[in-house]
Amino acid sequence: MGIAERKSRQKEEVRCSILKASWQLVLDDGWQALSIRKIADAIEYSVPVIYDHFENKEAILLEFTRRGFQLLNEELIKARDAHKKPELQLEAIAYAYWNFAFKNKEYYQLMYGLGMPSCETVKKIDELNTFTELLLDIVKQLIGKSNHPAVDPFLKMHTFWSMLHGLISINMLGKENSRDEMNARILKDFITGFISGIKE
Amino acid sequence: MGIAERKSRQKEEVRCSILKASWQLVLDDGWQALSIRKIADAIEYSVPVIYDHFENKEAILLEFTRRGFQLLNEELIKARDAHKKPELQLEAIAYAYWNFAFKNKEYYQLMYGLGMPSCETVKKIDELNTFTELLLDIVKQLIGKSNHPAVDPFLKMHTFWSMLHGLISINMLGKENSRDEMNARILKDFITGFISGIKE
DNA sequence: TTAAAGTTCTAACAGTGTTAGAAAATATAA
DNA sequence: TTATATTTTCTAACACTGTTAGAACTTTAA
Repeated sequence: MGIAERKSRQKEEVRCSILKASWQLVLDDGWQALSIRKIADAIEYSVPVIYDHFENKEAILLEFTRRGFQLLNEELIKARDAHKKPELQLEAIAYAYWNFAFKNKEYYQLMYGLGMPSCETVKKIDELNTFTELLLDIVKQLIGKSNHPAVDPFLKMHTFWSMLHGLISINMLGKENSRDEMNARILKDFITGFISGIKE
Repeated sequence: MGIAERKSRQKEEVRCSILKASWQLVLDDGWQALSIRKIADAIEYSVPVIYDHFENKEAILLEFTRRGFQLLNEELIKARDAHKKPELQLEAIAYAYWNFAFKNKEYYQLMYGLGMPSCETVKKIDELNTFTELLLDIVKQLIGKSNHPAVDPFLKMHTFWSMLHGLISINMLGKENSRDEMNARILKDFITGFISGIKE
């Protein structure tokens, strides 16, 4: 009999509605304003129901963190696959990473704990972000083509990632007075500098 | 009569004890655990007394944010004044900035809202950080000495700052398994890359 | 129809920032 | 010194937060 199936389907629907409602609340008022009670209100269930689907609030945030990294990863793969040369791949990835961050501020802020309490979540970055491997691979190719084959690819990859994150997070703080033109130049400056720094 | 003086002196003492107690609480358990009631307990006053000295909790955080930027600024000036050549000054500043961040994690996290709710505070970075001018000045000198005098110093300064922040904040998340050796190499790699990128 | 199982709720606990208004301590004036 | 005014301090609440125990209701199985 399909009763169990129907039940698990309904359960999945509630879980889904929790995430959907949460996301809407976040879009409306940011992560700070997200609360269990507001979610319960939105899905028209009582508060404890939420705890039947998620161990706690942190688990909900973790789910979105996972989705964020998943989405970012897909974007980066797409960007890479649009080119053949590692230089162009790296450039495309940098732009894709940048665009992801600003088109999905909520995700990015959650993923890296920018201006919000998500300490425990953040420590799981190591497990969740798979794009470091993707990046590492391209950097290795770049180094292989360069005049300095002794350069540590992991170090370079980490530098690339860190700097890109820095550019983004500094620009994400404050100043609504968008200096998009400058941001674009900074990003371009960074990419060419980084690549020529490897090629020499 | 010195009654008014005594009173304002006592008031100042209470204000000071609030900040002192707050800082100890933060050192013990982090910004997340700081609460008005805990502060009140620590200074042996009732809760509303705190609101006679600070408009709200945010104002307390803002005070620490100010102190953080003040301290950082002093460190950077010290680092700069230890050298004459702009290349060495910039290098010293990068190290000083890095050291400040890791020797004063609490300050740095508050200043840049890493893993904590300090949105409103963070937007005041523009007003509080004075080291961008300091940095800009050195970058200008560097560019003046270089083969590319057309390079935008503000852009380069911003890049320097952003990347340094990225290196720090990525390394501040997670991984207690300190890879200090690698961090040192990344930092060195970044500095030499940045300077040679200007000089060309 | 009754017993068991599963679901959903109300109501609470302990914590948070914040504040109105009573109480106590102090300073001023008679 | 005593009475009034002022300032300081506190109690107690409000409106939130995450979380959970246990009652109530619904559904399933015998």
